[in-house]
Amino acid sequence: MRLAELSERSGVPTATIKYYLRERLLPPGERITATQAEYGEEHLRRLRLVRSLIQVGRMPVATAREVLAASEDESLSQNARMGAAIWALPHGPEPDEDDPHAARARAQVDAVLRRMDWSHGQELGDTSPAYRMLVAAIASLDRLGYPHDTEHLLVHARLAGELAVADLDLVETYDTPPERVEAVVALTVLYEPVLLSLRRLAQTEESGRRFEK
Amino acid sequence: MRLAELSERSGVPTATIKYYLRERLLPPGERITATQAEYGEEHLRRLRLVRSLIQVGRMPVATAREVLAASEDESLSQNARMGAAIWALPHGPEPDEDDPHAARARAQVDAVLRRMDWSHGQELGDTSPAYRMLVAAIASLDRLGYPHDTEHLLVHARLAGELAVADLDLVETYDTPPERVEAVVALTVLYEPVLLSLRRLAQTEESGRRFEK
DNA sequence: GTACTTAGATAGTGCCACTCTCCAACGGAA
DNA sequence: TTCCGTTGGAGAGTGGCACTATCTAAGTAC
Repeated sequence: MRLAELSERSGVPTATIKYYLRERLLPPGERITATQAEYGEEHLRRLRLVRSLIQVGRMPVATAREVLAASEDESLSQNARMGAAIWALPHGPEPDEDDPHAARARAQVDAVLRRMDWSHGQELGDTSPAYRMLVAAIASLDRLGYPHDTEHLLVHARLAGELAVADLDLVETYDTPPERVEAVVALTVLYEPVLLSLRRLAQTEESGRRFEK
Repeated sequence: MRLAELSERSGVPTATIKYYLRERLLPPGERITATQAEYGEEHLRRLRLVRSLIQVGRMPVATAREVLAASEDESLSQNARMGAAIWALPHGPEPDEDDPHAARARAQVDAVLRRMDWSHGQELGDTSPAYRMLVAAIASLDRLGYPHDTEHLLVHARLAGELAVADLDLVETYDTPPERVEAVVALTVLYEPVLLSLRRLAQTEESGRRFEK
């Protein structure tokens, strides 16, 4: 398969594919001559994954490269690769260390993690981007005076736990480690918009039920 | 309070506040003379909300303006304002009408909504951005060959429903309609990163539990 | 052999979220 | 009153990002 066919089958313009090749989001094709290269089905699949991460997952190109690189890092175990890929996922601004709102948020997050008995993230010694993202979001709620009591957060945490179990069940339907790692990345990222849109639909439904006279 | 103090208390640079004023994300201050204006506590609060939507909620400036304008539209009922604000929230690319993946995704989403008995969104005759975002995300999963059976989506939908109930309970602790509408906007947007980061933490935890030897 | 296509490199585009520069008008100190 | 730093407002400029267009030398198809 040549560039033109890869472009046609994926719906991605050739100029954009060239850009992704340059940015190392796609491995180079097999060089046939000095100026021609051949691409296979795995290139097509990878290209579709990249597009999904960028367009559906709203991920910056550089982040997608890091996530994919982490998920293929041969020097890591299967589990470490999954962790590294999730670690590289986009996250908002860092919480400000000197901010009392952030300090309160941090204490509360620690309490929630303790209550959920989630310790893997902490054992690593370093705090993960997801942890810092959580602290920053709760600090914002605190700054605006919106409620975020631990019981309410635990509701969210328990539901997140259920989702994780369902997602990992799906991952375990794949047999080989590389497939599983890719599945974790794809399912983590692509189920995020699913979850957010379902929540918005549910809220519209519920607020209609409560506030519509 | 002058611009400089508003800037200091919010941590937002004066140049950025001026930009937000120009973009009508903040109402103008009360003009004291031809070249001075006075800002109040409500400006500070609004500025913090705007910053949260943009930085924590990763929302484009133009979208934040629309969301806030919808939430304050005097010609709408309380419930319609909430709906209009959630309607304006950022969403990914539109699903492609001629794509068989999208067609299949649409049928499946309709099945899920029917099973959940969520009809408010549909009654409006038009399909909401959240609905289209959901279709686009599922179409992507389908294109990549990842599983998205209705039972699995129903797990997500039921959890989303539980979240919506918990969120609206929080909203009902506010007494006046304007407070409630702002609370819906703030809680919808600011709990999104909370939910996503908790899910990532839960996944890390669960995958450690399953795959770490 | 001639017209079209390709890979790869370089430069350019459009959008966005600020950020800078200016200016006339204040406002407080000397 | 005069000086000087500050303010609100407007317009232009900046840097980052995700492409997108152009160009060239080297194939390939008829």
